[in-house]
Order: sequence, then C-alpha cells, then structure tokens
Amino acid sequence: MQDLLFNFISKFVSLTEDEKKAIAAFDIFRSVKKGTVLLKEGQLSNNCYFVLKGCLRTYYIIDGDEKTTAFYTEMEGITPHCVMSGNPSVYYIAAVEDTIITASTPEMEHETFAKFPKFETLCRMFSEQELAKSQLTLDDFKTSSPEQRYLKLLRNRPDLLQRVPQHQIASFLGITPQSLSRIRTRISGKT
Amino acid sequence: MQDLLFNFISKFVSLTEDEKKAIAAFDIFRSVKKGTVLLKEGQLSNNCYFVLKGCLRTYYIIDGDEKTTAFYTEMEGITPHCVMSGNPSVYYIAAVEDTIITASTPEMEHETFAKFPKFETLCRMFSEQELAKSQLTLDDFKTSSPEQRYLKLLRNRPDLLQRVPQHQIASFLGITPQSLSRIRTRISGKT
DNA sequence: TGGATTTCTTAACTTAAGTGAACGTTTGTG
DNA sequence: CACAAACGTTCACTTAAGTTAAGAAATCCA
Repeated sequence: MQDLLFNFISKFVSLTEDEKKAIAAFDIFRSVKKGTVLLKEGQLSNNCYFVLKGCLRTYYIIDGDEKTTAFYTEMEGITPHCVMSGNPSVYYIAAVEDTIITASTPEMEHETFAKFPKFETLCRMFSEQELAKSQLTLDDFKTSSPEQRYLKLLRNRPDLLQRVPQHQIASFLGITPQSLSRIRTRISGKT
Repeated sequence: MQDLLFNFISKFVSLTEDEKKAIAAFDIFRSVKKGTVLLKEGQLSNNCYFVLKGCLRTYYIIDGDEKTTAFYTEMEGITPHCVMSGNPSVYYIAAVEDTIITASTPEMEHETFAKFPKFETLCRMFSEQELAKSQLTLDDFKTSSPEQRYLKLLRNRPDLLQRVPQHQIASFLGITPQSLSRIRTRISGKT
C-alpha cells in the first residue's frame, strides 16, 4: 500500500530510505467504506486526500439535489478548497467505493518540507502539473457538446462508467440523467 | 512595474533586498502590443507568463474558428500546458490589449529555487491556490446554465465585458455569439 | 427474503441553444 | 477618406437539453 505511494512519488523525485521512513512515520493511511462522507458543505477541514485505491467524488447539493462535479481515482489527490481558503467548504467529498487514501494536513506538509525540501519540490511539481491539466479539462468542457463530452469520457475513462452510477456521470458531464440516457440511445443507434 | 510584481509576491512570502535583486537581474519584463500572439498551436515553448497589466487570452482553432477559453488579467499567470508536458501546444496565447508581462522559463525558476528556496515555496503556494480555484471554476461551469454563467460574469468580472469583444466572451462562456446576444436581450427585458 | 429505495429509461412537452444567413455598425487600414 | 473586415444583432429554423412524470429494473438492507 505504501509502495503505491512511493512508486507514484518516484515519478517526480527520488526518495532516500530516510525520507521514506519520515513519510511512513506519519500515520496517513486510511480505509474508507463506500458512501463515507469525508467532507461536508459548511465544514472547515484541514485534510487533504490522495487516492491509492478506489474512488472519491466531490459533489454539491443544489436546489436539493446532488451535482457530482469530479471523480478522483488511483494516484489523484484532492486539496479541498476550504483547506486553501480557510472558508467553509462549498462541496462534499464522499467515497464512491471502498477506498484507500492518505489523509494529510498542511501542517504535516510544512513540517516535512522543513526536514526534506525535496517534498516541497514534489508538491510544487504535482500541483503545477494538476493545474495545467485542470485548465485543459475546463477548455475541453467549454468547447464540447454534451454528446462529445460523453464520447470522450467513453474513450478516456471507460472504467468510470463501470464504477460510478449513471446519474453521477450525468452531472459530471454537466447534464441531467435523462439527457445522458438519451445520448446513450442516440449513440447506440448510430453504431 | 517591478513593484507590481513584488507587491504580489509579498502576499505569499516576504523578500529580502538580495532576493529582489536576483529577480530583477533576470530580464523578464516584456511589453506586448494588442493582438500579439505569444504561443501558437503546434509550437513547443518554454515560456511561462505572468500578467502585470493588460490581458492575455488562450484560444483554440476548432473547425476553422476561434474558441476563446480563458482570460488572464492583472496578477494572473499562465504556465502553458506544453511547458509542462513537452508536447506541442494545443492552444494559442494572444494579447487582448497592450499588455505588460513577465516571461520566464522552468530553467530560470530552477536556478532561482536553488539559490532561494523561498521561491519554490512561492510557486508551490501559488499553483496550489490556482489549482483549487481552477477546480471551483470548473465545478461552477458544470453546474450552471449559460445564462447563469453570464450573470455571474457580469457580477464577478464586469471589467472583462468592457475589455473584451463579445464573441470572445461568448466562447469563454461556452456558447455562440448569437446565444450570448439573445441572453443579453432576454435579461435586459427582465429588468 | 421481501419491501423500500435507488437507478435508469422512456415519453410528452417546454425551453433554449445551435445554425445559417442577412444586415447595420463599428473598426482598422491602406 | 473610403473600403474592407470584423463585430454585434436579429430572424427563421433545427436540434437538443431541461422538466415533469411514470414505470421497470436493479440494489440495498433490515
């Protein structure tokens, strides 16, 4: 389980045994059951999550119903906006399936940065990369129709369609479950 | 002009005179005329930009026409995806108006990090913050209708509507210029 | 296991966005 | 200054998404 994390880290920086021990010393690994809510709207939290196995999602409750906006699967991390801003969270985070995560705090990071500057490099590179990705994702969303977005998801993340209920996929695509259902029948007709 | 940059930086970390000099030593300030294209699709570039005054935009050419997806104004930075990935750029960057920017490269950053670790902290914090923002922006986009998106823009960035041609705003909102025009008449009718 | 809930689909109807085209206005440039 | 290009609006028409409602299928869990 730790190895999953270390393999991932090694894509950015190489770690010495000492550094690995320093990470292991923090008790950051958590197992969360499907459906567990890790963060609620209105809550102030300091926890940042990184998914080792499984799937988390962020969602909003708007006019009484859930709008899922993002999924986080293997080797993806969430730093909730409330951790950065200090304001109450505007969204929820929950486990889509049984999930293994790391939970860390800015304080823990800060402490580690002081001991091993390499970790700050790791975090900087990771968030720079995620930022560039996030921007491409937004661009792509803006320039595509719902149907195109669905087709791209089918191409790029076929696993998600298996792991996640359709109505969550729908709001992830920015449409209603009914529209997604229609798109699916439309497409299967074209084949 | 440098002061604009230093004031901004001081929101994240405090700089000594030495550090300020080290930044000033790099010749990073550029003036670009309205319309100047800083990055083209297909190009490989190492330049990262930070807007001190003015406005840049990113756009794609899809089926022969421009789709503007993002604007960058005072105190906002772009690290083009191609800089991160090493792949040819998928988008263009151009100046919406006469603009003053800084242009830097990962190499310059790297060099500065080695001398002043504080800069890496600055960059980490900045990109973490931008990442959290970028995610909120995407969530907001997904959960709003075109009309709601326009109303929010009107509320949050009224300046953009003055600075930028309407058809660029339209694709920024993920709609056609005609739709934006309709939304505007629809809204003014409601008042 | 069996009832309740959730999930997905279908359908009819409404609303709004996309498309193609025309037209007046503004802007920019030779 | 005059012409061309770019820009914004309007219109008629098409297409697709939102809405409301209902029902079938899958799933959850007591």
